[in-house]
Amino acid sequence: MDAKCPHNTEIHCGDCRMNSLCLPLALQTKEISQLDEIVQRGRPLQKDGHIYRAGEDFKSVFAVRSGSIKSYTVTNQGQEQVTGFHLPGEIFGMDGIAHNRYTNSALAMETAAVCEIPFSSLQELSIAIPSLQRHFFQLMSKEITNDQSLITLLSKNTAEERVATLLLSIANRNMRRKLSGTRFRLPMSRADIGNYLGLTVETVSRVFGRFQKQNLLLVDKKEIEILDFERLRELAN
Amino acid sequence: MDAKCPHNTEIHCGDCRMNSLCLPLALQTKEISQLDEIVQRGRPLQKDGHIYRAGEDFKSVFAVRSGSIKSYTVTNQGQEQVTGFHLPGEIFGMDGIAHNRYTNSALAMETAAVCEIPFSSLQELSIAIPSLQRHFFQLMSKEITNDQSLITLLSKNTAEERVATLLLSIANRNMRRKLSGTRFRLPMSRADIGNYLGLTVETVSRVFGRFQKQNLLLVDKKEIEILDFERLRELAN
DNA sequence: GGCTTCAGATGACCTAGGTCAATAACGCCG
DNA sequence: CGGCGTTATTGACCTAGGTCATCTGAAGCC
Repeated sequence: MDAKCPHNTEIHCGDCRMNSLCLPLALQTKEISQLDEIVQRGRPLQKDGHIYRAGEDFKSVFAVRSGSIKSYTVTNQGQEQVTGFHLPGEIFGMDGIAHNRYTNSALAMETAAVCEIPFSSLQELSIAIPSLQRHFFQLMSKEITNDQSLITLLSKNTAEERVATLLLSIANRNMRRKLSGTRFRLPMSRADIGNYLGLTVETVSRVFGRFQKQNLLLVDKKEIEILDFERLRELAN
Repeated sequence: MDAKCPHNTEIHCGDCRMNSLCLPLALQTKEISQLDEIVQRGRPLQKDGHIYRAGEDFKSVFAVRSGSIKSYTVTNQGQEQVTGFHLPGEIFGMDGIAHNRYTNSALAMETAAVCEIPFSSLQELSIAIPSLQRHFFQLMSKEITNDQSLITLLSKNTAEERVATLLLSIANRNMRRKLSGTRFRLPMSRADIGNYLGLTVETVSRVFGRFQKQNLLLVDKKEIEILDFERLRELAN
């Protein structure tokens, strides 16, 4: 298999293009290979393939290597609530630690590959490598602050502000991965966007329409081009 | 000072009425006293006294010993967003770990006392006491799942469902502390409730009114008596 | 290549909850 | 004890976004 192939399951952490995102910066070669030993490189996932389901025993956290993942819960009335979108280099599954059971389900929104990090091994290794412990505390804390920004977004912002904020978030995360921040393909459906942002599909669609009419965006189905970053940023605030 | 006084700052972790809530269950006497050494018992706080403000350097997480605390952020438009209410035995401040800077501010909603736990000492001690590391990972994960339930509440539920859910949450947390789950005093204002739940004061007030008319609750300003737990639970779902 | 399905867009209408304004009921302080 | 600022309640009205229904087009798939 070509080592450059994004779904390649043979790459080790030391060589992974994503390691600057998911690993602590200050790891030594020896420590990286210790981590590498516990990481299980999973087979590629097909679109809509589940990584885990809510209620299953918690065993591992996961890092996205390629593709994109969505986390969601199901309310006791049976409605789906999307709780996060995970792009390459990002970690997910940390909700399961609290009760030794995943509270979210996670599935691939497109062909994807993830690295599985067994949590018990991670805990042990964190004791040997303090900077790894620190890093993991920070990752979880980031998840908390992200969730809290979403809370604020849902409770204070209009439909337009919510959509603008999501677009900018994806643009920024693409830029962190050295991809274009202005032209990209949304991995998720309008329904997922609406669900995540507490809006209906129709509203999301109308907002995209309005943004396009105002020459903020160029929208072609999932293909997005941001034409006026500055004004979008103002709108998102 | 009387050792039973709830604002007493002399009590050690081993004797604290709250320790079953904020400490891991399986600590040995020696380990508890190690933890006790790093915990700083702060002086009582007055109503509206700040523990920290958003933007300050992160140094410690905190446990509520008595009274009640609210966490909030301020949006770049200057509006306040309440992100959490913290009752005795609960830990807060973990949002600061991500960027070494608090993203929330925290203040006392009434006279209160908190224990300060310097995070660097906690990290060191977590390496010596693995069950403490584990416990802290679980606390942070709980914060994540709590925030995600709030996200779901905000994005899927009506005003009545939101208020019912908050009342039940407070009732449950009071019961965990061996207090009445049916009769209690809300520590926060209507404005704080509305802010937290993404509603206006007026709506909160109207919902309380309706609940009272339906004989679900008895409301006297901040004093609440839950008359029909079952129906409230159905409403909250 | 025609048939079906499903994602997305758009229009007409409706409603939950926001806004604004008035009033009541507190603490709280001198 | 009386005056005043703050918090809560209630009513009348309005609007952002939800609901429902229709339409379009792209993507499978025999």
